[in-house]
Amino acid sequence: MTVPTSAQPLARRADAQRSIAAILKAAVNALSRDPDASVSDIAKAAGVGRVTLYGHFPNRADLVEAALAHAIDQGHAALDAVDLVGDTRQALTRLIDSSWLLVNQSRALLLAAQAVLPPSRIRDLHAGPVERVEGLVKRGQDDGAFRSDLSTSWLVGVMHSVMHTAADEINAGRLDPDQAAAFITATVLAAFTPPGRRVPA
Amino acid sequence: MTVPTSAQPLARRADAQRSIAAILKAAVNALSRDPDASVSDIAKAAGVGRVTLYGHFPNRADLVEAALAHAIDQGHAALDAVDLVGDTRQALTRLIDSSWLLVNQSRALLLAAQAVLPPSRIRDLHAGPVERVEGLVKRGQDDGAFRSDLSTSWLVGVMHSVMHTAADEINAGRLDPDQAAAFITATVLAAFTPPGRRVPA
DNA sequence: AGTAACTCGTACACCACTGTTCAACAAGGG
DNA sequence: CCCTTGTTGAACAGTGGTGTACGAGTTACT
Repeated sequence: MTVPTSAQPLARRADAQRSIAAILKAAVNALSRDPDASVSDIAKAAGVGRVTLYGHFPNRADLVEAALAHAIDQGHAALDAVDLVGDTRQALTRLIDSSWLLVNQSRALLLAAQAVLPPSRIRDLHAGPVERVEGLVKRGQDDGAFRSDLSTSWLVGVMHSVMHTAADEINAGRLDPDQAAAFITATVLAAFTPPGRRVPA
Repeated sequence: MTVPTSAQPLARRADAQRSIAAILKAAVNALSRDPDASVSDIAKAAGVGRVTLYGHFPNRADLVEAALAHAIDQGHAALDAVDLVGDTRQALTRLIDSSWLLVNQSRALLLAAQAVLPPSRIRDLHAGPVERVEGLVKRGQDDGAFRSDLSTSWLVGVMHSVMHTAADEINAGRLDPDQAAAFITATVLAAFTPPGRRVPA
C-alpha cells in the first residue's frame, strides 16, 4: 500500500499492467474482425489465460466497453494532429480525410459494443470525438459555410453515416478504397451546402 | 397431388398455408423488435408449436431469410403506387416519403438477417427495391438533375444511409419523427446536386 | 369415410459460451 | 529474501439456445 493517497488508478504490478495492455489490444483487434469473438478467443489472442482475463475484467461487457474506450481514446488522440482552423470547409475535408479510416476500422467493434452496452453508455464514450466534430460543424453553421436549416446533430449524424456507406460500398466491391475519401467529402460538402448556394466544385 | 405440372410452390394443405403465413408475419414482427428473437419466441407469437415451425423452416437461417424476403416483397409492392414520372427531384421526394418509414421499421430485421446470411444473399433479396431506386437515380443523372461525378450505386447508398441516420436520430430523441422525411429529402437533394449548381431551397 | 397431411407437447442430445473455483506455480517489489 | 500479487490450466455448473425424435391427436382434401 504505497501511499494510496486517494482513489488513484490503483497501482498494479508491472506484470499485470502488461497483461491488461495485451488484452486490450487483442480485444480491439479481435472484436474489430468479429464482433462476436468470445472471451476465450480474445484471451488466446492476447497470449493470456482466460482466467487471467477474468481477473482484470469481471465480465464480457466490461471487457468490450474497455476495448471500445481504448479504441476511441486512440482515435481521438490521433485526430489531435488535425488542423481545424481556417476555412471551415477545408477543415472539414481534413477531418474527414483523417477520420474515415478510423471509423471504418472500428465498425465491428462498435457493433460488439452495441450488443452489450446500453445506447447511453456508448454515446458517453463517444462524447469526446463527437464534441470535436460538432464544434467544427457548428462553427461552419455560424459563419454561413454550412446550412442552418438542419440541426447540428443531424449534420454530424449524416457525416458519420456517409462514412459508413463508404465502408459498405468498399467491401461490396463497388468503390475503390482510394476514392473513398473524395467521395465522402464531395457528398458531405454538398449535403452541408446552404439552400440557394452553389455546391462547391 | 392435383396436377403438380412442374416444380410449383408445392401445393400445401390450406391448414399449412395458414400456419406459414402466421409464422412469417410473426417472424417479421418479432425480428423487427428484437433481431435476436429466438425460434421459440417467434413460434409463440405465431400461435404455433415450435415443432410445427421447424416443419416448415428447416432452421433459423431459413426462417430469417423467408421473413426478410416477405418484408421486402410487401414493401416493394407498397411502393408500386408511387408515381416516379415527371420531375426527377420531385419523384425522388415522393419515393423517399413513402420509403423511409418502411426502411426504418425493417432495420432490426435486416440486422437479424445480416447475422445469419451471407452479404451476397442479402443483396440478392434487395435486388427488386434497389433496382427501382437505381433506375430513378440514373434517370436523374442522365437528365442532369443529379450529379454524375459520383457513381449511381454510391448515390443510392447515400440515400439509404441517410434514412438510417434519421432512424438513429429519432430514437436518440434528437429528431422529431414528423420532421424526418423533410430532413432526409433536404439532405439527399443537396447531396445529389451537381457541383456548381445551386442547392434547391 | 378414409387417408394423408398437419399439429402439438414433451423430452432429449448437443453445443458454445459464460463465469467461478481450486491448487500449484511464477514473478515483481520492498 | 520473503511475501504479496499475478498467472495458469483444468474442471465444473449454469444458461439459453438449436435441431431432432416420438406418439398421440386433429384437420383438411377426395
